[in-house]
Amino acid sequence: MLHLYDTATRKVRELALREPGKVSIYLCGPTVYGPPHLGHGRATLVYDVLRRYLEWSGLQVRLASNVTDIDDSIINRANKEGRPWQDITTSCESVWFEAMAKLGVARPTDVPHATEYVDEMVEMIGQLVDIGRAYATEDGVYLNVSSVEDYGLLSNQKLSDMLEGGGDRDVFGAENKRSPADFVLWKLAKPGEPSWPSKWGDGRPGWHSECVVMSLDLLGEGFDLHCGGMDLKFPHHENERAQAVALGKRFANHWMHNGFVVDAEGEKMSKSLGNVDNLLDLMEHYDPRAYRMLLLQSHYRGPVSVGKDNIEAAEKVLAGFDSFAARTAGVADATADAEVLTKFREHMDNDLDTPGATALLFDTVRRANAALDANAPELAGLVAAVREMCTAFGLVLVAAQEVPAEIAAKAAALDAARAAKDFAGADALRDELKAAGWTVETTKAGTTVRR
RNA sequence: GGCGACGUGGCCGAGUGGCUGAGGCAAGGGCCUGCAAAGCCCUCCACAUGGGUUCGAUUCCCAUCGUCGCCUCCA
Repeated sequence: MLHLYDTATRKVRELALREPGKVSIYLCGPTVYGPPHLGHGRATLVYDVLRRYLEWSGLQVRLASNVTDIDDSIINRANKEGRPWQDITTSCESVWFEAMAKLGVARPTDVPHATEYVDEMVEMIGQLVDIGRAYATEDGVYLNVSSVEDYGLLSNQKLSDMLEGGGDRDVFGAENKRSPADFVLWKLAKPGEPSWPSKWGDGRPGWHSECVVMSLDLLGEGFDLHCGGMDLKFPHHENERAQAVALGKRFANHWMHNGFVVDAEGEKMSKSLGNVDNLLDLMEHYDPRAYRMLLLQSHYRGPVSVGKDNIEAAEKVLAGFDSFAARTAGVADATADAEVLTKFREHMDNDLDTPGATALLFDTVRRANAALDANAPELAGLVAAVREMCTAFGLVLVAAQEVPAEIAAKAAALDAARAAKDFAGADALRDELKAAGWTVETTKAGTTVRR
């Protein structure tokens, strides 16, 4: 069974399932106010691989991932551009899911929106106020953090230490809160801002409430796994958890966080810094699968730098894999080599050791290629194992594309020239095909072209 | 100030108290090929620095240097 590092206990431990055969996962999704950046891409890819691996393992995965469609960033952009905030959220959301589809990230089983859960949030905040864990001020409702027993568990910080910290960002409601650590649950609307009714006044929910309400609603108490980027650990996840704890609810059983994407200088890629290399650009310039490949070769918890060299190397890997897929396209499905799959599971179950699993994939591809060359009996089992691993990774290999008739004709002409020992003619045809962007592979069986 | 991550060969990137040490990309050599491509085989071989523990450390401990993250609305 899968063992994963758990942020709350700071240990790698078995992912215990509340219900045998079923996994419930909550993944913090995007705030839809701009194009997805590389960090979003990493997070979704990491959890897509997790999901596919679990499904491949025969588990039924329920993956709920929210869309935050009400937030200050959205309002700010709407004001700046003078258009309705819903314009921003709907267009950004479709851009998001188009990008995810292009990346090969499967759509979550549930995609709740914050705006669909405002009533439930108001209800929950009301309960927190009623039990004295939250309080209203002139500008909103805040959670009394000091009332939460083990606040700081996820971030591994003591409340007192955090209070001494010197964060230099603006803190909403700083002047009204009882304690600087308290965070806002409900923000009263200023004139012209989108708002929903509540007994404290019209307003909108604070960021951390939606995930509590939605995860508990869709997945129920004590769901299996809560995921997100490392930067969400604090404050977001800490504050989600604080609300659940304050309510006396069992929240996530296991917490998983993926590492940052860093730039060439090793600094975090951050949308708040504005140095976004966005995901759309990346996918426009490179094979979208290359990002997945690159991430598979690194461990999800470590930082990863995404750069030209990296991505191009990943593309070359894919070229080799595609070539493999093409030359083994005719190999019929068979029972996968059991030894390979056992090793594969060992790697993956060990805190999602995709680098090790990837090394195994390379090794298996190499062995299968050798088996193909040697016409050896183990071929089918190895090819099947490669196909299985790719499925578990969500990696789609491209065996062959549509080849236009004129290109196919040239390939045939090339073979004819070779057969006639007209090598100059054959070379000329090959150069033409290559110039047109095709990879030309000539084997005993004839010439094939791929893009 | 508090908490944390990291420093591995040309590049990327795993991992481990010792049989010598993934993998990928790049490079070089070979097989195959009319020549290529693809594939296969081989080569190149590292653990920031200084101490310490140890029979033995890249791996454990300490220190130093360097890089980075978080400390209340960033995946």
